[in-house]
Amino acid sequence: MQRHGARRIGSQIEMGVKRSHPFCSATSLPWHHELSKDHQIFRHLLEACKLSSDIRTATETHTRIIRFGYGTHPSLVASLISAYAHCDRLNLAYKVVDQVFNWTVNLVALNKTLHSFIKSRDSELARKVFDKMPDRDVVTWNSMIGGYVDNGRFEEALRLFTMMLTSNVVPDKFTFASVMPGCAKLGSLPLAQWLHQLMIDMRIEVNYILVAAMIDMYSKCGGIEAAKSIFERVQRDDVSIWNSMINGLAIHGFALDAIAVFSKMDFEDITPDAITFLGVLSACSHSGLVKEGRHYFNLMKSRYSIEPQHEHYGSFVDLLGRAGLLEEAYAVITSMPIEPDVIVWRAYLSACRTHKNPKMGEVAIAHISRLRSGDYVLLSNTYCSQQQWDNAQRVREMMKKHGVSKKKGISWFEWGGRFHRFKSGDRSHPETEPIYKVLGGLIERAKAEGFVPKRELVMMDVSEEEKEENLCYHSEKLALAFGILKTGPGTEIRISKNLRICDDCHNWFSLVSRMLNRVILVRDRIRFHRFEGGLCSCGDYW
DNA sequence: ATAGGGTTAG
Repeated sequence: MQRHGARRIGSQIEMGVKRSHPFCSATSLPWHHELSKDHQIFRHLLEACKLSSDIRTATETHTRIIRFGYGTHPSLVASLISAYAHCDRLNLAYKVVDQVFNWTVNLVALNKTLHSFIKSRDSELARKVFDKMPDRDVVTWNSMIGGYVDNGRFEEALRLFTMMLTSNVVPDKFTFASVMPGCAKLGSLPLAQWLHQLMIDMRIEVNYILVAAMIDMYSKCGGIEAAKSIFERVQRDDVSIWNSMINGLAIHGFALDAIAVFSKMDFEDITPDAITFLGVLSACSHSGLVKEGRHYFNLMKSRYSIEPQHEHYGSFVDLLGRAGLLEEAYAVITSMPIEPDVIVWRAYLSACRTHKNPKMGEVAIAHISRLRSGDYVLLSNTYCSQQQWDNAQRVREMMKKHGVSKKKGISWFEWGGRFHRFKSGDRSHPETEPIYKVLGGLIERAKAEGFVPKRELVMMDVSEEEKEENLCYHSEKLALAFGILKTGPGTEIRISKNLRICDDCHNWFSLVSRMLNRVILVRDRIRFHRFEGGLCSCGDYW
């Protein structure tokens, strides 16, 4: 079988060299020896192909390697795969794997190979390589888990992590540094606590990377108290630890605390960096602290000599725009020393939507070259906010013409160790009947309390979660109903959503928190909302 | 050979 595979690859690249079967002689060579000095040239050649994405030279080199009988040398195989993967020829890379895996004994080379597949962002193929590996050490597991996290496959990463725990390989600090960001993305507090406890039980030596990751994880999982207490207890000798804390406070809407932490850096002799300021600016932005935001934006350059990057300008424009200072925001954009990019224009576009200015929204749109679904949605919503239905219709047609579809809104609630996901108007959950019954009851009660759905949003055909059923069955409402169904009175309900919570749902959640006298914590795409007694921690400013 | 914090909009 392997011979057949070898011939297939060979025939693509041999270019007339057909004297002997390349792999026959290859297998008998002693691969535990280092590559001879003469043959090191192949490695350098492949390295060059990789850097210049030169697939032609790569295949030619491959041919030569086979001809010289080095077709299965672990170090060359790793280089070949890495070069192919880099040239976006994963199929060729995988063929090499298929042919030589059983001969290759050098685990370091195998791990390098796996890494090539992971870096090429095809986690399915990487997993196939992982499964094929005759031997796996801690690096193997760590790479694969990290690969899943990098590719947004967080649950898969956690699943692999639990598999690792039952294997004969013991997790190390690298494992946790990979798995914690995955947990942060999922937003599961129970998982975060479990990982934390595991690290203690396994006596993982914590360094600043792990501390920063842990503070970040707790913050993003809604455990801001735990994040704060860790921050208080540890040695805070690296800026990333401070960044995690500042950003954590920012996403929970504790802008003043974030600023307080920032001020404390001075006393502990930690110099803020570009990321610190992103955290501080976003804290100000989401709490409407315009004056403070301006101050810190200027401070980064004047005192710390940090030149603001696109992200900083984006955040600053967001801060001004959110507060309704559209003209000042525009002036900032036009006087930027660097070319404004889509980040900045999208922030501005969003402000135009918030403050119902379709005219300037069009200006922003004109500066965004490759429009994404969200851009159309924003523009259309801006028109709708001014009752310009014709224009909104035009945008809708543009979307259709360009084959752009809206990004699906998904909300989830963790229950029984599983993530129960809901789409808008979803009826696929096994407990759909009781969920809709709970939701229906709540809607009735809300109506009785005088709750009026936002007409503006109902009218919008391009609303992000538009459905025949209208906004009553938005994903976050379904997730909430499920949470109410599953938990006892008085307990806090935590919900996550991949988009921003919609205006109508935000009002409705406030009301429900008062009606049921329960705390509801919603993590949307960029921040937390804590509803209690009819009020939200964001102060309806988001 | 594997690791952290930020990254517009909806």
